[in-house]
Amino acid sequence: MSKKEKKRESIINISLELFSKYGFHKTTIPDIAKALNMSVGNLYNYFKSKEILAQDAIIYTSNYLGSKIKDINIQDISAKEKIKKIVEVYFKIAQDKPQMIEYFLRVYLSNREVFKDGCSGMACVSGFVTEIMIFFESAVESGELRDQDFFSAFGLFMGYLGGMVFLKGEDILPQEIDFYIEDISVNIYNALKA
Amino acid sequence: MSKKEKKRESIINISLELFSKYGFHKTTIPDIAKALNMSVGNLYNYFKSKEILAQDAIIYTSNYLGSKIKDINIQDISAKEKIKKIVEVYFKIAQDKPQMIEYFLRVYLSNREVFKDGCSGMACVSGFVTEIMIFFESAVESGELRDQDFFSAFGLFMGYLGGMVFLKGEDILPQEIDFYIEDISVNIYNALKA
Amino acid sequence: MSKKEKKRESIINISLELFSKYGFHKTTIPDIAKALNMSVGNLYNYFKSKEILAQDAIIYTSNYLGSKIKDINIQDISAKEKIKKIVEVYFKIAQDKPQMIEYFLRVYLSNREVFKDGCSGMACVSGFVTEIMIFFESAVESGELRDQDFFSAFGLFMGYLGGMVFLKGEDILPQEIDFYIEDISVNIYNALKA
Amino acid sequence: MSKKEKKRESIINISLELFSKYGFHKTTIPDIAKALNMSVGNLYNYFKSKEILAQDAIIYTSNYLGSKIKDINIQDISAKEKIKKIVEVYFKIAQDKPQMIEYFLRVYLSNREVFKDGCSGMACVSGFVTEIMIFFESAVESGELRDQDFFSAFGLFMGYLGGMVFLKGEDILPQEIDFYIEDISVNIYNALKA
DNA sequence: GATGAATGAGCTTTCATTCAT
DNA sequence: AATGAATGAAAGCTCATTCAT
Repeated sequence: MSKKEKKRESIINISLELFSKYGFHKTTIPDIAKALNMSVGNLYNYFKSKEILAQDAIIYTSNYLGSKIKDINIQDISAKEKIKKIVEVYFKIAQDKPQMIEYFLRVYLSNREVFKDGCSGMACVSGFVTEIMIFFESAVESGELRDQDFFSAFGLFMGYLGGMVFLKGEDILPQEIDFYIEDISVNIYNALKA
Repeated sequence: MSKKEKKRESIINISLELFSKYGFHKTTIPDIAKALNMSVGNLYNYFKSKEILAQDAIIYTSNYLGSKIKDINIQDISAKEKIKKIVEVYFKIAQDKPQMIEYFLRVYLSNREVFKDGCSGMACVSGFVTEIMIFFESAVESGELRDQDFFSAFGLFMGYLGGMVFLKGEDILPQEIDFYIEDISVNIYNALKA
Repeated sequence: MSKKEKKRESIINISLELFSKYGFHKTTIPDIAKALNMSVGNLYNYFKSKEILAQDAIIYTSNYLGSKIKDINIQDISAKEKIKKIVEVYFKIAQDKPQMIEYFLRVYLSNREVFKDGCSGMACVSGFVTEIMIFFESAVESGELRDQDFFSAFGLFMGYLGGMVFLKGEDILPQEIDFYIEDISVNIYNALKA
Repeated sequence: MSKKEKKRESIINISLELFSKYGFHKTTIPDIAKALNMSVGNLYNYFKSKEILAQDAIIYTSNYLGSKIKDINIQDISAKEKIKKIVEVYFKIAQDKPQMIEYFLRVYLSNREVFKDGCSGMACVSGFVTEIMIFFESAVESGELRDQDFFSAFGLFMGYLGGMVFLKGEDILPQEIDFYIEDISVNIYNALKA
């Protein structure tokens, strides 16, 4: 990775943090620059607008999440086990790199106007969605999961996990998030099983 | 309802529309005033800040949704039927008054800083959450649903439905939302049943 | 004239001064606001962009110049006399309200990008050009001036007068500008006479 | 011409194009560098500031125009013929190298602040003005043109030609510019003849 | 209650210029 | 000679809120 690419990535990482913490509109370019000990002007040498930066950040995030799901997809285990592993990895990321999940939920999903131009449809999140699709379709094929519309399953999976992280973020959950892994995995499996 | 209360409500309704469509930060007070054929100065006679307006709007929305769930809760039907009715009513509101669901998902859930002061915890959404809790606990008591942590169930319910409306809003769903009612109701019931 | 219209006009007048003195790009909105003892934000209540302000300013100028030429056009005097009066009035304005002529020459004529959108062709200067056209065509009709393409005559008239004011502005002219009125009037008349 | 001088000239030529097309302030140093496939840093090895570049460009342009007028001045033909040839050569340059005339009219004449320091008076355009002066004074001496203040004649000549090119640039002229050569030459001669 | 002109801090973005390599 | 990342001041513009009328 070139020096310039490294710097781009460090900008994205800080941006994920600040955007997810304070929101897209409340995070200013000077905020980001300052967090990087970098001048505002120079930041624009790497991303030509705040929107482009936000879009590149969601692509980066989506690819990261996708790669983690892929690691599970390629394992030779049952769908039930995969579901549990996906829940685990999702919550692990939510704990270790909360900015990624939060960015997904609070910035990407909620600021349509920011992502409309460069990210219409699922253009910027295909890295992630594709892996979920692969998981689901192969589990249907193997007969472990019921054959239903993909989006019925996707909405369940992602809405559920996202919802839990939201509740956690709001400090509403009485327990640590890991506490719910078993319940959630079972619920999802029961909902989708053949 | 007094004339003043009526005007307050009409302001909230327009605000729900504009906030949900353009986002909290992209919607300006002059925008709202213009949509109401009203001066900005006068608007401040009804709500003393933009944040207060947003907070009152979520309370209004939560109460509305809660009252609809209550209508179902008081019926003498099985938990399975209630689940289906809740899904139906949620999607019906998403179609008839999309600003309400969208406001919930895209404004309330994603702009923590706006709601932090007046709506911490679930202070502004208790009208809705309480009814879901009543539904769940009575169904557990009657033995129809498995006894598990409420939030495991709540996250499933609300994350799932919200997720589907998100996907619809992004124009990603290949079918009308009603198409998914059956699948979703079954999935939720399977996930939660005893 | 309403209070708001009066303020609009005062903004235009100051803008003519500053734009003509320092150029469009070197004059900032804060400069204009400060010169008017007015806040930047409020200035935008009157003109919604710097470009719109510049465009309104050229329309205002063009109409003013046009009205002065019209006063001459309606007089019952020879074309030769009208030419002299036009030269006189042009130079008088150049002395009394130099910002107008300078704005025309240094801002309007030289910043195509600024006027492209709202002032294409002669949309914003028709007030002035029309009166010159009326002068020329009626003088041709009466047989005093040679019948030739209007723009050959217009270019002579306006290029010449503009050129002289330029030279004056550059402090190149060894004499006061009034000194040249006679020579110039004669030259124009000789150039155009039948 | 050394390699360095050649590069200097190529920078000037591109700058004439960009400055005349987009204006001095809207043309950036990176724009110029990119058009030359050259780094900004290196460009500063040739011209130590944007203003110096603009000033050198007007000197270059003025000398070029002057040399063309000189070619006419040294011919043994009447003043009337010289006038026509000057008009022709001016319009020919306006067609073949429009950036030069446009630079003169739209950049040099209209951005006083840029040229104030290095080009006061006619310091940077003497190459051109001197040749016009030589033309005029020798034609007066030979009795062909009326003896009048030089600037009365210069303003006519240059204002007129500049005005026509302006009109052409604005797409206002209904005819090709060559169409006007005859009319204009006659008008100028009539205006100035003894 | 109703109006909308006024404020001014703060936003995103640009760009001439420098300098380590 | 040549590169281009880095700087930082300053630009145009926005908008929640106030207040005289």
